[in-house]
Formats: sequence, structure tokens, C-alpha cells
Amino acid sequence: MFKKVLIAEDMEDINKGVFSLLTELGVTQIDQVQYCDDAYLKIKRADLDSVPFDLVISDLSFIVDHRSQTYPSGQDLVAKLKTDFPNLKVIVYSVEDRLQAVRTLFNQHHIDAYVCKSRSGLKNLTQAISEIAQGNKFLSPEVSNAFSTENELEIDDYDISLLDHLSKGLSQDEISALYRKENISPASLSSIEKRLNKLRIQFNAKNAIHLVAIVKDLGLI
Amino acid sequence: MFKKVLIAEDMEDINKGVFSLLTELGVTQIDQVQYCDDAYLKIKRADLDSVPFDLVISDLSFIVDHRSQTYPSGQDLVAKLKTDFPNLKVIVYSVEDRLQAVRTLFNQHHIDAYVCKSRSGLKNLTQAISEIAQGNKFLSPEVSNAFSTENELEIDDYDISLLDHLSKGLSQDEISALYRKENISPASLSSIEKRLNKLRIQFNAKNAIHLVAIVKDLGLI
DNA sequence: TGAAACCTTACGGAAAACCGTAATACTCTT
DNA sequence: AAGAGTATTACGGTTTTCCGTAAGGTTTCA
Repeated sequence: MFKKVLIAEDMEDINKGVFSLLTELGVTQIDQVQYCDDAYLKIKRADLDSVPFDLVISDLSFIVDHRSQTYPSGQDLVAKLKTDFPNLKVIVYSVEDRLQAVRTLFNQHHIDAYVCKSRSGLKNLTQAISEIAQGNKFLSPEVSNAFSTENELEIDDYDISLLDHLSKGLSQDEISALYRKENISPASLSSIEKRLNKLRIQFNAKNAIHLVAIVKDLGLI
Repeated sequence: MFKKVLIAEDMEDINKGVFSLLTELGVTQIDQVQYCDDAYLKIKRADLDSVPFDLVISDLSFIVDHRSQTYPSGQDLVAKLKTDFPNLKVIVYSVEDRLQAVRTLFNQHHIDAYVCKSRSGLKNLTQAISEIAQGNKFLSPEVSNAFSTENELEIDDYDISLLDHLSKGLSQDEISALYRKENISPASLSSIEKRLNKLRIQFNAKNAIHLVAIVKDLGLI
């Protein structure tokens, strides 16, 4: 089990909750920070002093205030941590449930676990810690389909065009008619529905409005 | 009638079309530019040389290319022009038909006319020019309801909350239930529908998806 | 060539959004 | 306190979206 753990989380109550959990799990050395920069400095310092951390549990979003930060978000922090300290285990603990975001964290930043803050967040966090201790990765059930082989995560020009037309206010019927006129295939309403359904699953969107909002945030359209 | 006119428009064919129109209207001194920065420089130069322009006809969107621009968009350009040269008449000629955008141009940047590029775009442009020559303002029929007294253009916190929940994927029914629980009024599905309908009209949105896309672009949520 | 896998289209039912109308409740003025 | 005006809610009907199923078509590969 882990001996020395750092919690990076700006919300004090959540920070405390995670602290309690770690204590219950028998972790004795627990440090807590509310800024990403502090997290990096503490870990760097501990490493230089040859008393490195075993594990970091970090949030993604930190509210910005007067203190200017080198690492404004959890993404920036974990990216830097995993480059500088490859042996350090990293758990991201966040409300974020967009699959694309989760995928990026695993694929590009090589985090060890992703836990969604939710009703059963702490339970999942416990599980994540024990999995990681055994050298495994962990993925919260809420976003478990982020890596399902079913939905290949490719988004092609057709998808973009679809989302773009949707965001311009065209109904699925109108898009179908447009595609027929422009000889774009598939053009049937049914195919368009099917494709949008795939995209909704892929982006964890509840409905078309949510989907468009997500892909706009991602800058896809 | 105007004697010296500048056309700022990056699409060559449209630029030419407007040029022809102006020629037909008897304007002899016509300058054309394809970059906002060039427009500003030409007008500044002409002013310094005491041979100022009477009128600028500008597009809103200019495709970005290798040349970095001080004024990347038509909005930036007209804002600057109207501050530096209050006497200069400005017509915005664009495909943009979002009422909020049009309102901003009139209210904050004090443009003299807004013409939508459409089937009857050049016809409206002619009319706009003649109106402005008489000291009037002009508004393309497509966006004529931008200032209709009916819909007061205030967007309050309730509206924002509504749009935000929508963009998060909540159905109108779910929002209604949420508002009831949180004692936010009005909470009924009917009122929510009504409010969203008002917002759709206000932002010229075809449906809820379109509406959310627009307000996201505006940075309202 | 034949079979499996996949893509496209069609269809039908349930849920949600859209739209007009009307009843009820609240606010403001006189 | 009465009436006008507005806000909120209710309701019904149409359209659109959502979702499962299935038929017809194409591609792939043995």
C-alpha cells in the first residue's frame, strides 16, 4: 500500500473527505494542497530530499483566484508530473465525465486511474487505490466506455459536417434532404439518427443539445 | 451621394460585385481591400492627406491566412473606425444574421447600416446607401426584428441558468423538476417552454440546439 | 462462390420539443 | 377594492428526436 500521498484539490471539504479515506486505509503521510503549483513544488522538493511521494490524487479544475499559476489546471499538473516523475502514481479525481477528456488523460498523460466524483466517488477511489497498488489501472464506471473497443474514437468529416449542420439549427430531416441533394452518403434520416447516436455515446452526451455543446467546447466545430 | 468609398471584403467575387454596384450608382473613387488592416491604413492615410473616405462597406468575417492582422475581424475594424473617424459612414455587409451580433454593431459600434448578404443583398445594399446618404440608418429585412420593441433584449440570470442546464443535457422536463426542487420560479414546463421560445426569437435560433450553439459562441454560457 | 460482417435504409413506437390557446394567479395602479 | 396588465401554469395537438428492430445491399475473406 502507499505510504506517502499528496492530495491536490481546491475544495476544502472534498480535500478533507479524501484525507479521511486515506487515513482509514492506513496511509500515514498525507499532504494536502489547494493549488496545482504547490503540488508540483511539494513533489519536486520531496524528490530532491529523497523522500518522494508514492501517489498523487488530483482534481482537474481549480478555481482561478488572485494567485497566478504555472499550472492552471489539473491537466497541466498531471502532464508535468508524469513527465518529470514517471514512477509517481497519479489518480485523477474529478466531476468531469467527458470520455474524450478521460481518454486524453490516459493516452497522452499516462495517468494511472480516473475516478468520477459522484455518489459513489469515494468507494471508487478506494478501489482505484487498491488496483493501482497492484500495478493495475483503474477507470470509474461512469466513464468505463471511454475505451470500449466498440466505438472507435474516430470522428471523420462526415461527423463534423453533421454536428455543424445541427449547430446551425437544421433538423435531422433537413440535413437528410440536404445530403440527398448534394449526393452525400449516407443521406437517409435513419443513418443520420444512427450516426448521431454513435456520437452521443462517444461523447457521453445525453441528447443532441448536449452533444453540440460538448463538441463546441472541444473546438471540433 | 457618396464620392469616395472603400470596400473591405476578402472574397474577390463579392468585392467585385459591390464595386460594380457602386459604379452603377455613380461613385467614381472606389478603393478595395481584402484585409481589415489594409482598410484601416488606407482610411488613416486618406484622412491624413485630407482626402478622407465618405463611406466604408465592410464584411464581418475575413478568412485568416499567413498575414497576421491587428484587426482580425470586421467587428474589430468597424469599432476602431467609428472611434477614430466618427464622421465616416459604415455599412456592414455580411451573411451573419444573429440579432445579438447586429444589435451590438449598432449599439456599441454605431454602424450606419447592416445589410445581409442574401439573394437580394445588393438590392438592400443599394437601399442602404441611399438611406445613409439621407442621414438615416438602415437594417436589412432579414434582421429587422433585431430592434423590435416586442422582445426586450435583456437576458437575465434565469435565462442563463436555463441555457446552461440545456447545454448540460437536461431535458426541459428535468429542468422543470429541478427548479421545483430548488424553489426557483417559474418552474413549470410551460413557462420554461415559453422562455426558451422567447430566447429563440431573440437570438434568431431555429431550435434549441441552434440556440445553445449561438449563446455558446457569444460566450454567454 | 458463399458466408459473415458491415453499411444503409425503412419502419414503428415512445419521449421530448414545439406551438397556440386559455385558465389562473399575481402585481400595479387608481 | 376593482380592473388592467402581466406572469405563471395547464392542456392539446403536431413535429421532431430518440431508440429498437429488421430488411436489403455491399464488402471482405476464406
